[in-house]
Amino acid sequence: MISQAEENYLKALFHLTNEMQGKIEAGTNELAEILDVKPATANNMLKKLKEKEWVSYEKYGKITLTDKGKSLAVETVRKHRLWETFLYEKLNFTWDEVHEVAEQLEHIKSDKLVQQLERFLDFPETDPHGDPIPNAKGEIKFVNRKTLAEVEVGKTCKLISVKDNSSSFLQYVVKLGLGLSSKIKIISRQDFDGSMEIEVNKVRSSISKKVAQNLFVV
Amino acid sequence: MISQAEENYLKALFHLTNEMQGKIEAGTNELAEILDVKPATANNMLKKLKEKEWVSYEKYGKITLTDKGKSLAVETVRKHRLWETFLYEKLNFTWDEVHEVAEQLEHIKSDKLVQQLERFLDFPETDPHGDPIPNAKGEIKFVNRKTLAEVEVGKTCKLISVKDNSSSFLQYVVKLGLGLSSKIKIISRQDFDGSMEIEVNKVRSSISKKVAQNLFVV
DNA sequence: TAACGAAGTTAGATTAATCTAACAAATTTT
DNA sequence: AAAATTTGTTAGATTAATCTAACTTCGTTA
Repeated sequence: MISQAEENYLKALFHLTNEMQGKIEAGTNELAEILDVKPATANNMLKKLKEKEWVSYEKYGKITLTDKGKSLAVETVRKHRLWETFLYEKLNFTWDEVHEVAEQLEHIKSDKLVQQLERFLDFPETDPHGDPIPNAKGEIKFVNRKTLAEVEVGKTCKLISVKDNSSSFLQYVVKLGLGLSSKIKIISRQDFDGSMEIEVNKVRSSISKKVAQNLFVV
Repeated sequence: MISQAEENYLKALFHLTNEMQGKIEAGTNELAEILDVKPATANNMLKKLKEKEWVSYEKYGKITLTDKGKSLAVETVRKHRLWETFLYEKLNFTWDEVHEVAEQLEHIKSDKLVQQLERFLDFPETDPHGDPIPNAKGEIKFVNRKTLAEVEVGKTCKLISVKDNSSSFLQYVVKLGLGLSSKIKIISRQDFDGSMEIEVNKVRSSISKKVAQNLFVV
């Protein structure tokens, strides 16, 4: 049996390693940080996860998920994203509201539930943030994404997902008039700080480089 | 903040008191029994619930829910029954599969979720077992039910709910050819033990008095 | 390369929910 | 009403997940 806390640790490790481009191992402190616990707590849990053979790591070494650990993590990510899709498409939740509730729903234990939920949603490929939903075998369809910061001046692109899923960031994005599939035209860019002028639905706004780097477009 | 365990205790107390006809107070042992914990554990939790003013009880006395406790309990019952309805109607769960998963789902914390789920299901009045679903104000529409054991020989009645929601009992009921809305004709009854011969879809079976007392009909 | 700061670990305490074993009160039976 | 049975309580231990404070190791930089 896997506990909710254990699922959260595995999921966090998955995000830190397999899902981050160019990273394959994680450290105790960064793990603790994204889970909002103290390093001592993460270290303590890591021992249990190692005991269960869901992570491999040695004292003072780096952490990686084992195959079993990764597959458990992917299953949790799959549930999270299916629930987000359900909330967004069927229950009128907004973009920025889905994450918090999905964090709870992802821990419900029932294979039939997940399988039927997926069928009910008609086998969606991405969640409301544009992130890919793993299939029942744990396979994840790779989505080729670049950030808004990389788009050339004058071009128009489509918003497909965001890197930062925090409620505050999503609310800020909504305030810019942006949503999934929004068309964004790049009007100009400042060389000295990378900030840019964009146009969405004929409305112009200025956004910082940091923000642009958190918006995935295609 | 209320914990899952606390919600379970309040819900159990609600079932034992307000929802049982002719009972308004409960004892430590029976509470422990339906929660499948030891009396010592229930006693320990009772102290916390009293502290939070969700139950009123004195040492060696009987337990009753306060108004606040009852309203928390009803909210949990509401969520449980809405989720059961969702699983049954939208996700192809069978009668006997819904309970276990709803036990988990009922603890998800989100007012919007419950409100939207209810709308999505088109404001159902009863769950798949025929039990009434409390509305958003906590009001419960009373359903006048008698048990199969009370029906006269020769009469035909309709199954609307079951008292025992355990998976094993529900599976037994299904094996008798019974489901929600099944028409049941009483063929005969044995005086000495109350067992009865019934006919469902032209198939006759014999059931014990105990079983008949767990089937609500109208 | 020595030392400093960052990263990681350990020991011990805390909290919630549970258990067992022993005890106390209340109720029922004889 | 005394004894027996049932019901309820207490004390103390356990487990999982967390914390703080002190300590150790690693890696970088002066």
